[in-house]
Amino acid sequence: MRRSLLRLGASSATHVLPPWPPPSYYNGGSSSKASNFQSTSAFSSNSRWVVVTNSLPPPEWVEPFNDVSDIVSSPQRFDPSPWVAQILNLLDGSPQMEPNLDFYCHKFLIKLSPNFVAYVLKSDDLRGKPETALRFFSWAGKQKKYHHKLECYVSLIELLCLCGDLDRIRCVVVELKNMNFLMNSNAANCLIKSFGCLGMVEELLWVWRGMKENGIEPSLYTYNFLVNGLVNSMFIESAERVFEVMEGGKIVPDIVTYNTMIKGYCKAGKTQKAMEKFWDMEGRNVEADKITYMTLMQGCYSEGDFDSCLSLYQEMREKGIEIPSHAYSLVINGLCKGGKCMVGYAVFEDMIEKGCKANVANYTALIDSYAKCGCIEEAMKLFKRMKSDGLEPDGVTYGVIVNGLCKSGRLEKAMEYFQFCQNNRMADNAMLYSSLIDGLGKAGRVDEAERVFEQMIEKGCPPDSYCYNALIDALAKCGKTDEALALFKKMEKEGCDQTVYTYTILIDGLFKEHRNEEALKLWDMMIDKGITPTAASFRALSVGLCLSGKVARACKILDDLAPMGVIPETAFEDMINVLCKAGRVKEACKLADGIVDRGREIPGRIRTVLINALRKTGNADLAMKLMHSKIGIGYDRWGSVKKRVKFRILIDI
DNA sequence: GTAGGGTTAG
Repeated sequence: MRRSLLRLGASSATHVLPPWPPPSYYNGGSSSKASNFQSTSAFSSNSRWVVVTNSLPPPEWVEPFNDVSDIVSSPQRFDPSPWVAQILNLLDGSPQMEPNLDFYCHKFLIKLSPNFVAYVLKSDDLRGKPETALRFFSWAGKQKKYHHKLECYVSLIELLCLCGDLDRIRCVVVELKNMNFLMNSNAANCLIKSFGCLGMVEELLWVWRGMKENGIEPSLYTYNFLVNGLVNSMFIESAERVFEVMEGGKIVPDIVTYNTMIKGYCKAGKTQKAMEKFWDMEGRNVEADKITYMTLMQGCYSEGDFDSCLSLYQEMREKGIEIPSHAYSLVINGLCKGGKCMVGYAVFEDMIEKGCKANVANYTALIDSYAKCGCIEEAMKLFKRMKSDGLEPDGVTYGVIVNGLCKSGRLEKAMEYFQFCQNNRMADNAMLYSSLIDGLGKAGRVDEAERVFEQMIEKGCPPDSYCYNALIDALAKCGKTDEALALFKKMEKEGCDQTVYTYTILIDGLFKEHRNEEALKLWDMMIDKGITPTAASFRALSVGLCLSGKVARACKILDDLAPMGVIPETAFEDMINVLCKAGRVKEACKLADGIVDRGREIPGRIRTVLINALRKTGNADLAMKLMHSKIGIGYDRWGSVKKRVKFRILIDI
């Protein structure tokens, strides 16, 4: 039909148009509708009626239709879309043709009616053409003896909804509100669906009120559309309330309502609530389906809760619910990210066994995980298998391979793959370069790392903070601190963000060269820039300070961090550790006493560190005393608090 | 006629 329409539209001039108006129209449409196909053909050829469709028009064609519904429901199932399309082509191509539309309507024997207008607005030809639709709508509205009905607006809004055209919909809604139509259930459902899709809550509630005022009972679909609409616009609590109303009413929530609500909780990051809703289902005799599980798994996955993801998957298996390939991917990725590559691989094999084909992302995730677990051989085997499986590794796969090889010290192999990427004009990105720079730097091949850095600039790939950090680290670790600082300055000049890692590397490097004041200056600069320190960055600072005998200063800086909401959990532990390692047991003990004085407990492992350090430095008595002492709160065997013992070490030294 | 599928890298 589409083909014939194009021919009609494109070459109508070369065809002979029917006499206008057609003879039957002259008869006021009163001639018999029973005209059979033969007679139509005869009539057509006699009157030079050339029809350019592949399917011949039905006998009804020669009759003036009263309405589009006549055509659609005709026994021949006559499809008027070519004619509709031609009208729209005209509108689309030349706005000045508007006045002729009336003529075309007559030509196609279609009477302009609200049903017809609604029909046209629903046609595929208007998909993605809001302008044309609106022009048609407003043209129709201006015609004599024609008035839009509610359904016309509904269709227009549905269409604009598909285009995501919020502003235009709002304009249409303003007009619609002024029309004061009587709401009906079908229109209300459609409107709630449309407004819900776009999260237009105000309009949604306007329809809902309209329904109430007109005594229209919401159906299950209405409720579900409403809940979906509220959820899509993140009105989770409102959705919750509708859900509660349903639970207490005649129309109880079904699987779709539950799934929608679960989706809402997941979207809002309330995974726990989503799980509760899921558990509720059982008691309400609503069976969870694959959508329920998928929604929950997706939610858990994006929260980083891979364990729940896995147990949901296992539950699906136990229940015999069909497992979509995306579910396998989530589970495999989750396991890979959690460092459980073996289990991930088992699921992967399971997936293949169940008939789901593995994809590039599945393989890549597994390769990465194996490489990160130190099983580079296994990773390379998977890489080989992937290729023999007919899958073409992508930029990410090569990124993972190059990084894995670098981290395992197989730099020559990594460079081979890097070269392969370059030759094949793929994945020439900062990620590949940073892996390589880091690998070379860690292997002490700093000159080469620098060359790679230069090379990327020459190739027009600007280094990002990862590349800078990798090279700065390489330089700082081999004592080229000034070069590292020069790069740090260059970073700022080039507009590349200096991160907490950049500062950590440099602070560490400066302390190692006993350039304490410079290191402290960098720390302050970092804080001033609003960069949140990490545990690692504080460790670099505190270790440097402790080893230069400034334990109190480190403690002071730590205290200053607390109001900023930064509390490095292992700060004291790290400091005591480093002091003990350096044989400065007295300072370590003093720090421990200070911690106890603040009313905090010393963890068992730190006590062990202290005990060993005391023994090593010839303070066996003190070590014994510390071993037998109780620090923190003691409990008796009935569980009640027995005593609180504070043991201060230095008093006895 | 309603509900799920931004999956992989430094």
